[in-house]
Formats: sequence, C-alpha cells, structure tokens
Amino acid sequence: MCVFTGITSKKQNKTKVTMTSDSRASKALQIKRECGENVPVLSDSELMSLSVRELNLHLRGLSRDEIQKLKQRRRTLKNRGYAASCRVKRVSQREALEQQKKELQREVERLGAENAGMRRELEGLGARLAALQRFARSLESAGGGILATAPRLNTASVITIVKSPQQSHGPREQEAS
Amino acid sequence: MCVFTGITSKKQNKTKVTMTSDSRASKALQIKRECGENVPVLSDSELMSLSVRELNLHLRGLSRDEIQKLKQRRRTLKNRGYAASCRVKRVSQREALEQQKKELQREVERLGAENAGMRRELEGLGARLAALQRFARSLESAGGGILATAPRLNTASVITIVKSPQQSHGPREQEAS
DNA sequence: ATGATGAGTCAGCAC
DNA sequence: GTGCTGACTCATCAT
Repeated sequence: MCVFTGITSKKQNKTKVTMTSDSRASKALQIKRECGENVPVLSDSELMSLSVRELNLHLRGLSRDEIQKLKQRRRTLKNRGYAASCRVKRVSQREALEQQKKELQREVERLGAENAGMRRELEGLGARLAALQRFARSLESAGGGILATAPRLNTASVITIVKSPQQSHGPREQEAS
Repeated sequence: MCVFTGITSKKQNKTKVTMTSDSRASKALQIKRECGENVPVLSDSELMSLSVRELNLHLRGLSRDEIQKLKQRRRTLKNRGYAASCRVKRVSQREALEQQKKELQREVERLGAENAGMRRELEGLGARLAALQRFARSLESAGGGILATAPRLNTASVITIVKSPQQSHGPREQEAS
C-alpha cells in the first residue's frame, strides 16, 4: 500500500533512457501523486500526450484546485520533453559540426595531394621546356638558315613560345628513355 | 522584518547576469535562511570560496544538523558554479569548432584557387610543348642532317623529351606575341 | 497554449 | 571532497 503523501515529483528514478515520448515511459513513474485521496487515473505519458479537447473530458468533476494541479503537471511533463529535445538537438548540432569539419579536412587533404601532383607535373614540364629552350637557342645561334629548312612551321613563333616567361626551375635531370 | 521561514532557496530572482563568482553576487540572495533564528554570518560567495580548513573554523559551536545544512549549502553553491562553467565550456567548444570549420573552409578555397591556377599553367605549358612537339617532328621529317648542325646538344634526348607522354590537350591557339 | 532555452538543483560518476 | 555532466524544474521569451 502506498504511503507517500506530498511528493510532488522530482527526478523519480530516471533510468537514463531517452524517453522518446512513447507510452512505455510510465515504467517507474507510478510512485507519486496522492494515494490516499483520489487515484491519478492519468499516467504521465497519457497526460502528456492528450490534446486539450481530450484533457477537458478528464477534467469533468474535479475541483478548481485539482484542475490547476493537473494542468501544471501536464505543463511540467511537457517541459521535461522540451528539455530532452533541446539536449538532443544540442548534441546533434555538435555532431554535425564535427562531421563537417572531418569532411573539410578530407577535402583539404585531397586538394593538397592534387596540388602536390600538379606541382610535380609543372616542374617536369618546366624542365622539359627549359631544355627545349636551350636547344632552340642553340639552333638560333647556329644561324637562321637551318630553321628555314622546315618550311611547314612558322619557326619564329615557336622560338617565341620557348622563350616566354618561365619561373626559374632548377635544371632537372631527365629520365633516360 | 523578515517573515520568510522554510525557504530553501530556489531561483531567487536571477537577473540573467553571468554571476562570475565575484562577491557582488549577493545582491538579491539575502532573502533566505532562517531570519528568526541564527543569522547566516556567511554569505554565499564567502561560503563557496572558503577552504575546508577555513570552513571548519566557522563550524565551531554549531549543532550537527546545522553543520550538515551548511555543508549542503556549500555543495549546492559550488554545484551552481560547476553548472555555469559546464555551460561556458560547452559554448566555447562549439565556437572553437565553428572557428576551425571556417578556417578549413578558407583553406579549401585557397587550395582550390591554387589548384585552378596550376591547372591553367599546366594547360599552357602543355600547349606549348605540343607545339614544340609538332615543330620537332617537322625537323625530324626534314632529315637528321639538319640537327647535326647544332652539335652542342644531344639532339636525340631533346626529341625524346618532346615526345614523352602528354595528356592530350586539344590543339590550343597560341597567343601571338 | 506550446515550444525553446538559460540557469539552478540533484544524482551519480570519476578522481 | 571536488568537479563535471545528464536530466529535471522553473522562469522567461517568442509564437
């Protein structure tokens, strides 16, 4: 027989579950409300999920004071749920941020690798162009007559291409092949 | 004359300030503790910051019950502070995450731009090399004797350089200059 | 009335 | 004992 009297509800037990507002939350919430007066009839989860219409039906034949108490209990139960969703939201926002951060880190890594690859390619091409530039200069200094033997190309423009501005790459060894 | 009696302390008024545990937090916290019995002597901020040694001095000549009450009040006050720092920590961690995210976004942007620049450079160099390749082939088809007039270079290696594997760039128009 | 959130309180864990 | 944190309650604001 229940002997508790003025217990208003406070932490009860809380089994650390998420309390997703389904109807099995009433597991350990029953040791409350005045027992030697009028039985609650409404469990916490029931009271919490009732619509105002439905609630009014249960309010029939209750004193003004009891109505007030019941409404306050309902408000408190709802607040409990609001607080829970607030915490869940907070956690999922944090997790989302961490996820985005991870993705950005991966992206940075990917771009960095791509960059390094292109930098190597650029270096290789630069070295090849430098070698060709030396070659072209040698043709130039050997006299323009030589180039005239390749009439299908505008040789002047080719020489110009070779000589166009280059970042100074150190003379890189060519792979034999 | 104070007429409050069993008020245990609860929210008091809360002016929404941060309450950084300095001594002016006692602004509105004095309407508590039994007034018609023994004056608290210790303010909240005092009680909270006392060391155990100092606390014991104030515990002289108090009943076991009063000592218990005082210690509980101290614990509660400390908990209030812990809760506050917990919230502050949560906020600053979130802000740190957001900051890191912003920095990573900037980094991604920077690397992306660098990438695009290098890609353009690569394209340009590729086009120049392709043009030179066509030129070299024309020299080749004109006969090896021509190249022999530039004796300072190993001409075979130059041709090799020009012919080495290239990603197929579409034949790009050369800027006149 | 409903929902969200800052602050305070308590339980319970870790040290 | 001290510090931290999840969950609850309350005050308060916005809708």
